[in-house]
Amino acid sequence: MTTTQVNQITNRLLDALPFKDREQLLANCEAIELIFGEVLYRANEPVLHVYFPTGGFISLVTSVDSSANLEVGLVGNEGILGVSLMLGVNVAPFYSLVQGAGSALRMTASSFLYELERSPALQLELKHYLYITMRQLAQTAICTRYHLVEARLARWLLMTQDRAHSDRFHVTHVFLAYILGVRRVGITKAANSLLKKKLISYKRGDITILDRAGLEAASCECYRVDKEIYERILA
Amino acid sequence: MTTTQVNQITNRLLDALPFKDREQLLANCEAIELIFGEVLYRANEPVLHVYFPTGGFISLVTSVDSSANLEVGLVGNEGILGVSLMLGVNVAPFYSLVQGAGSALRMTASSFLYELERSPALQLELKHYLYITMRQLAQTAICTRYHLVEARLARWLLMTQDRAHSDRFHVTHVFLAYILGVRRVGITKAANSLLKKKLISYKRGDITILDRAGLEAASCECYRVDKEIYERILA
DNA sequence: AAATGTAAGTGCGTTAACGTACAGACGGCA
DNA sequence: TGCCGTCTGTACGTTAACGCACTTACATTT
Repeated sequence: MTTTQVNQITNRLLDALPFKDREQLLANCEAIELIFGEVLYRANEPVLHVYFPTGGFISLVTSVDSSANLEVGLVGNEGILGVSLMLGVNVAPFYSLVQGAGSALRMTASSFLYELERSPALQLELKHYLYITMRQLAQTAICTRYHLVEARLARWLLMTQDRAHSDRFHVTHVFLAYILGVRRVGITKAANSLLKKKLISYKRGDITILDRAGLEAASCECYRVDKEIYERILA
Repeated sequence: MTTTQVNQITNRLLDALPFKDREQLLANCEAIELIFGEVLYRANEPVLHVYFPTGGFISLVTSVDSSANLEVGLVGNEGILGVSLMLGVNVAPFYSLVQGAGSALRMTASSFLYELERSPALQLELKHYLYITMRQLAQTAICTRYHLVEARLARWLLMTQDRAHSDRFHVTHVFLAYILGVRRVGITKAANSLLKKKLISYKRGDITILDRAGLEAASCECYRVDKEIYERILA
């Protein structure tokens, strides 16, 4: 995914930590690049590292009936991937796929658990992040049930814009269909509708957000709800 | 909800604790009766108590657009209600409604947090329970998206039978419609189909499971998946 | 025995999304 | 310049579920 990368992007969870805790944590992190399409975890397989995305972002996908898929979460520089380790389970809950190339800080599972033990501030923050994750899972469940594809697409584009830190990113209709759990043609139809309203433009996988406010109006309330919960809990 | 109550039902999470931890915890619990239809939490409002159901059980419901609802969890004697307190948030994530009358053990939020501090065994167990909850939320999301009402109904009946500890319980089509997020008529149709297959019988809200194995076959794989995760993580 | 309220069943047109197939458009590579 | 793979658009019949209205069935109360 080609995103117009803004430099100096850091991770919001790390930024919110007290200086000492952050330094201690950073000392144990390794800066890496997330590659588009890279699979970080497979469901039910071991979690070897946690990731604090700074520039890149990751889709959490769940599957059923060995062919039906659905994105249930999106992790960018507002979050962390692998937080379920702190629940004492080293098995990944979801298939985790790099959706936006970019930088991240990576830590081994064992040093994460060790540092977590040492930093109550990190503990509390990540507990809050877990709570947010739970609520977002429920929000996704009800959104997927009730909202039209067009509104869900608008929501997804907004969430992705936030995490890509750019109003342009690369994603094809086929991929969006996979993420939202609908037919590719369903995406084409919805995307075309947003195009006609001049909210977005796209060409062979390169999407540009033209009118963010308009997109927010076209999206379901779930975008706003998610954001509100995040801000309220992590404030 | 009238369930043929089996005596001596205890809570599986409590049972799994070491003797000392359990005794300590029980000393701070109050035995109460959950009343059918009682609202234990409202979303975004304070959590004053945690509940370990023994006989009764509780639906977790999320809402959107101020009229669309969906059950995202079911808590019986295999679980605990209010576990999100351990994430450092005292605001309820979901509307929590007593769905099956029966006994429970209740603890104030503050003594729960105090006892949690003192019992690493309880901490670990509830962290595992949180992990399970996350996975079940995702399972519900994808199930609601892809599975037919009849299969979802079968799944719900099985989950409820497990938690009611009885093959008979009270629930109307109207209520099921609310829980599964479909029209009442959709439930009538699905229930009628299960009736014709002689898997269940019902009359004015009294449902009886006639053929559990048959119901399992009629349900989607989500019932089995949920159960497997629970057993694997809490074993 | 009648009245009332709740539960469940039926019917009918509507709709969003489905599966499948095919055609056009674009871009990189030979 | 022409080819090929990928991306997007269109078309057509199908389907599960929708909204709404009405009927039938049952149980409790008076």
